[in-house]
Amino acid sequence: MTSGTGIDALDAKLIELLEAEPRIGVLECARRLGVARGTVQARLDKLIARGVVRDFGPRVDPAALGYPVTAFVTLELRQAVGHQPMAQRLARIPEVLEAHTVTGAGDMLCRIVARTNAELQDVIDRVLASEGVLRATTVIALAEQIPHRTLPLVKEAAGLN
Amino acid sequence: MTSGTGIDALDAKLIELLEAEPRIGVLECARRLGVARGTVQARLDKLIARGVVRDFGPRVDPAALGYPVTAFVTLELRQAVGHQPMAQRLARIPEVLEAHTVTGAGDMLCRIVARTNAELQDVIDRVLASEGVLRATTVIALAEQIPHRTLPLVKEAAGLN
DNA sequence: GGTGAAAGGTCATTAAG
DNA sequence: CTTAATGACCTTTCACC
Repeated sequence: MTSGTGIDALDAKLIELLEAEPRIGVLECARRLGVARGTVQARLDKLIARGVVRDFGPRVDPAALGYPVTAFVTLELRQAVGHQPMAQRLARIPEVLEAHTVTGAGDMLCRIVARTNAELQDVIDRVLASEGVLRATTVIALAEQIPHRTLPLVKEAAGLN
Repeated sequence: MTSGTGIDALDAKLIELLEAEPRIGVLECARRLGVARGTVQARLDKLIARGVVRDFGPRVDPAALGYPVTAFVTLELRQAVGHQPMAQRLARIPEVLEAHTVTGAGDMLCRIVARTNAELQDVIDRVLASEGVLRATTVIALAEQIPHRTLPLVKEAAGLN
């Protein structure tokens, strides 16, 4: 039985299956997992309801879109400026894919992409032009050693390791 | 139509539609976009073939899984140790969701999650135990100001801005 | 479990670059 | 001439009741 927040092995295997072959339907999942289709449907509904599975939206690859340069930019902000308004300004820049407030010397960490290194400079300039940005420290991602993944974590959470 | 590598407005609108409502099918997309079903199917196939759309896998939320703590850890490595073997060791730690080799003082930047701050320390200790890690600098993400997104970039690439 | 409705494929025709 | 879009038809498969 699944406690309030945990997931069990079946949930994990279901997610793993959907991760490997997203196009298959509920019925096919049921067949491969050896359980009734109703069970799969109920599990999926619960996973979605609990927010474990956000959605099944298309995962876009920025590199294939023509933006092969990825950088992580740490921003130092003027104390007076709030994080929320800053985030709103950053949100207007399409190349900013992600932004977090963080501990440490910097105040915000952003993931930024660009078509070329030259354009990366241009994007950073746009960020710096934002009210309240004191300083930006940039590191460029040379290679993606581990692409974004959650499957091992799912298995861990289900106690499968 | 635009050149070989670009995407056009219809592609962008298709991605936007699927992003907003991932559960609708090809036929429904065709209806809403006012084009034939075959067109939508052809566009989608091409987007997938070109790698712009990776897949439609389930997006798992680590926080809902019980891992609400996110951290970005910069690793300094011994020069002798290669990045590839290092990545393989990191890949064995489920809490490491992502890893990039980067420019700058650090050598690798990892995204790590944990159940609690205390467990984060534990995960970092596991990373540090890896052969070749000299030093780890950690910043904890306090809030996700801009959740991972690609839609604005898609529109930009299609020339819709 | 049964049924209505999609997905996915192929085709000929038409339009546009 | 090449590439793309369209609407039609078909079969298999799934989602929902």
